[in-house]
Amino acid sequence: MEETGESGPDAALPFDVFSKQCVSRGTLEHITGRWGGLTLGALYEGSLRFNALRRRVDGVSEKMLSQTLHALERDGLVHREAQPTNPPRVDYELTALGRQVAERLLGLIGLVESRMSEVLVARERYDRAHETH
Amino acid sequence: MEETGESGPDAALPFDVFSKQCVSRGTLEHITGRWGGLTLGALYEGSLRFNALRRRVDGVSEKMLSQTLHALERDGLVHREAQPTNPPRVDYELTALGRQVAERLLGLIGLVESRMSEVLVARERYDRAHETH
DNA sequence: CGGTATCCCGGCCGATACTG
DNA sequence: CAGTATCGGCCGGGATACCG
Repeated sequence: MEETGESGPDAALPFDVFSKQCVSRGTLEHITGRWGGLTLGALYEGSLRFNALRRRVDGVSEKMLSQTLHALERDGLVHREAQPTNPPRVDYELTALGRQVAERLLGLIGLVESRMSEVLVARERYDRAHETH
Repeated sequence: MEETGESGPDAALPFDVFSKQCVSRGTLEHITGRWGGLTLGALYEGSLRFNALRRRVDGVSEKMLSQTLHALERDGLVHREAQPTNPPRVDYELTALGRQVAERLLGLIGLVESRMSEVLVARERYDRAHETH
């Protein structure tokens, strides 16, 4: 996957995130945004109801969870299943595409978690090298 | 400056990003933040100088790129190589850890780009279903 | 339970100017 | 070239109240 793809100066790929006004960038930001990634990760374990999801994604407000879910549903990554019962019951689950995205995301999350000790060491080194002397 | 909170017998919480006060979350946000991901992706192709990087990551301001690079360097994902020449020359490159993170990130970016047509279709469906009628 | 509506503050981020 | 300093707008996002 080391393909550089630079086949010319004007080889502008249609969905290249690196270019400013590309649609991919918006979707990528929904996925990797503050709550998007954690929401997708939580749903990977199975479908969840609104408040269960809210409890799982620790720290998210109602507003932001709602907003995040709408964006992900609109992008076709999450499916919303509402049952017209009383009291209402709504389940959220990943679509096929959402599942694939979540897999990559969880791989990234797992990598970061497993290497946090290295990160912490790097931070100490950096801070020591940059403290006012 | 950075409180790790690792002291005390009850601070045994792992590096689980889903929990609110976890250090992993901060690093994950540096990586997946608006410019962090694109910066790591750009550097995966090879080391770049500041302004070349700025050109590659289309739309980033000097200030945000500088800030992003500092955060990534502090977390040990990017290495800054400064040569004391005149005019100055500074190269940024990924560390071993940064390279591993970037690989996962590029996998995710590639997936999103390759599936954007599906996302666009989903968006149309969603918008049609939610328009006021 | 599963949300929406509203208010409002902090800080993200862009623009500009300046430095070595 | 490679940044830092400063200002200011705007909007992300938390708190609260309310609705079906």
